[in-house]
Amino acid sequence: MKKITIGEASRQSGVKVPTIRYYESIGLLPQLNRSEGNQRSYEAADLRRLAFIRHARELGFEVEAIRTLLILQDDPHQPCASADAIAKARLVEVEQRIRSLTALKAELELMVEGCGHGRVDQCRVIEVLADHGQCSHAQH
Amino acid sequence: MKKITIGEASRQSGVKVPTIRYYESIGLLPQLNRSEGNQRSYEAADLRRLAFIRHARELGFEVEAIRTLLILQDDPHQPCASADAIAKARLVEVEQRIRSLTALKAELELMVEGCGHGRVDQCRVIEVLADHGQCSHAQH
DNA sequence: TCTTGCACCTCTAGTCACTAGAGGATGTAG
DNA sequence: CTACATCCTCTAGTGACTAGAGGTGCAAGA
Repeated sequence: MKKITIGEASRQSGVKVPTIRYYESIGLLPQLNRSEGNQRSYEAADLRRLAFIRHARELGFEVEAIRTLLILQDDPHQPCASADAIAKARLVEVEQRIRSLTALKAELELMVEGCGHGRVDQCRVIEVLADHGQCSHAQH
Repeated sequence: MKKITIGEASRQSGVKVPTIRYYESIGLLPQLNRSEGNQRSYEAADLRRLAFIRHARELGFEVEAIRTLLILQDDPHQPCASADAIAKARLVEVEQRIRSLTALKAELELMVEGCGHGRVDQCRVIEVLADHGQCSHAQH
């Protein structure tokens, strides 16, 4: 097995070098073998773990959720109800966030359309910000 | 004019007391008159400014953007191109975020549906996380 | 062999927009 | 006058990194 340096691991996983060290420091990655010169040396399993973490972060899972998911992954005989619950909770969050952002989008569009590109005292952007009552969707 | 305390200002604006003090410390709110006992005393104009800030934060504007918007609001004769640009930039951000979250939502739905509620080694949630290649939308 | 220069190491501090808590002063109602 | 809520300042903590200082290791070219 050839030595994979942290730089190479970074390139292969798309996770930045300081971030990899950070993940190790908070215990998402195990303490690794070090080469003679105290440099970290990665193996294929470490790279898979890193890819897992990266993918989960991209999907918006928090580090604590990822920690739980990794424990589950490490023990394939456990029931997967926890993993399912974590994913479902994340789905609910995402749906809520989309609804909220969609309302914001409508608000911002009204603001931008209403701007006559004149002076501040006729600007709907400023005006709407100053008066929440002018919002069509009051859900924010 | 009656004295409005920070607690009253908090109740009327919906901004928490420590957050109001924080806004003052970073210069979004002016240094205020203090009563004899060194307590902050707010006036109607301060409450309007606070409402402006709160609304802008709810719409997701960053503090630095709000700082600019407040400067514009303070000088109504300026052209409003800056305000317009800030709002447009925010709109683009929001649209991008919605697209991204919609892709995530699809991914999470597949994961959750695919979970057979058995053991981890058959769980699609874990499986998909471990292998980005299984994602239908690769845009994350 | 030497040296150049990049990649690696650890550690601390900074980011954003707050939030929590300690420890003490003030104001108000009974 | 005594509770007790509210106010004050200050420091430190949050999450998930990111930036920088100051130093070591290593591989390749002269």
